[in-house]
Amino acid sequence: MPQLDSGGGGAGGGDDLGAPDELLAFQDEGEEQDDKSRDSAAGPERDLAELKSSLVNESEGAAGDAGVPGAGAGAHGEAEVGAEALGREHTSQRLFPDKLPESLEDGLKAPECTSGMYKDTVYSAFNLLMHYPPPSGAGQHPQPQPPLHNKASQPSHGVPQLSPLYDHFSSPHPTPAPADISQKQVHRPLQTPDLSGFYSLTSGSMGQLPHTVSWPSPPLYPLSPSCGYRQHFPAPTAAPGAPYPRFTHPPLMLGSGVPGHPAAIPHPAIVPSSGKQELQPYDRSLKAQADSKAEKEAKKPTIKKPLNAFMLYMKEMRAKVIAECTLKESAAINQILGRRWHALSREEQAKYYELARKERQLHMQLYPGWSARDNYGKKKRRSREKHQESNSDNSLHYS
DNA sequence: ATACCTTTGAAGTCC
DNA sequence: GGACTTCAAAGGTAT
Repeated sequence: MPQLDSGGGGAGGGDDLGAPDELLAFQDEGEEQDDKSRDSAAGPERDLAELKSSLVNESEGAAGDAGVPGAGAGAHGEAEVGAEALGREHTSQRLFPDKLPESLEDGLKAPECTSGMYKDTVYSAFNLLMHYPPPSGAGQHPQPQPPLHNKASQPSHGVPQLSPLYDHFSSPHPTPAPADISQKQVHRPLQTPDLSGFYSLTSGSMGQLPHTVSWPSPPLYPLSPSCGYRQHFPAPTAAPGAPYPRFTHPPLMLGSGVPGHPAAIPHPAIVPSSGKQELQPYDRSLKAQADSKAEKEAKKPTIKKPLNAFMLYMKEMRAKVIAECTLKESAAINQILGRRWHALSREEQAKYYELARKERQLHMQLYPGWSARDNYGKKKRRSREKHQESNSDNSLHYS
């Protein structure tokens, strides 16, 4: 587990909210990277690499052999990794067999999508993004800190960052780094030191907070209409002088365009229930009924899952990939991002794992009763219900 | 209008 | 406990 392995302080199990698979992922990642860094790959790995390069060559051949800079078959490293994003190792998984290669070839041809792909995008982006404050009294803290902190190599440039958490990490007054990740802190204490700076969670905690960290950067969850921030946040227990007991996310409030009216901006994980308003008020009672139903639905917003590390990474890097590769199809972009994700170093991935872990913690604190089960099967259930509804409607009509 | 595609990770369900 | 399923984001595409 990347954020936990410093000093082998106990991989934390599942209680630290770290994904049990993270270690595996990093192991695989490391091997993959080793393979990339090493020229000699043995066994199936080599076969895979050959397959990859053959696919890359195939793609290049389609693009013409007129010297695609940086994408040469012999070029190891960034360009090759980028090309791997294009020539999938699994041909069966190739996306948009007709379109993707073309668009990706564009990416290959485009300098901004090759040479800049990893130098200017990923690594610099990480340098800009993540700046973990050194744990206060780092020497006293045997807590697992991700081995990602190398201030010398990752200076803070003070560049706008993409998520509140990112911003938090580079805040001039950062809250202490997670004091203890691996230790059991999952019993939702509502006051973990590392999160108190992100959100003020309870009225009681409000008074304890010295200040609320401000995030000038865009919120982690965009305030796009598609995310549905019209719903009112579940009414928290307000304390005097604490106007936003549970939701004190300055950017979100500012983003509302209604300063001082934060209640209209719920946490981004909350989206309105997807149920359409079936209000057909034929009479007052019916309308009242519908209103109460709508109110009930409004009180029961859909709380979405917290984003995992890769989702956070995708969310952050998507725009860059789009800009570099002039791609817009999310499926293709996600493929590239998946490759880039694997190309990231452990430290770089660890940053996102850490972010995701904090997101999960925050999510748990904001919605203590929430479970992924709440949304489980909703999508398919929706379609099934629709199907059944249509069927039942038909049966009703025919009965 | 909406499901699908595509990715990884987290968490759920099922056996 | 392992295998499998579902959801999270995103936006173009297909139905």
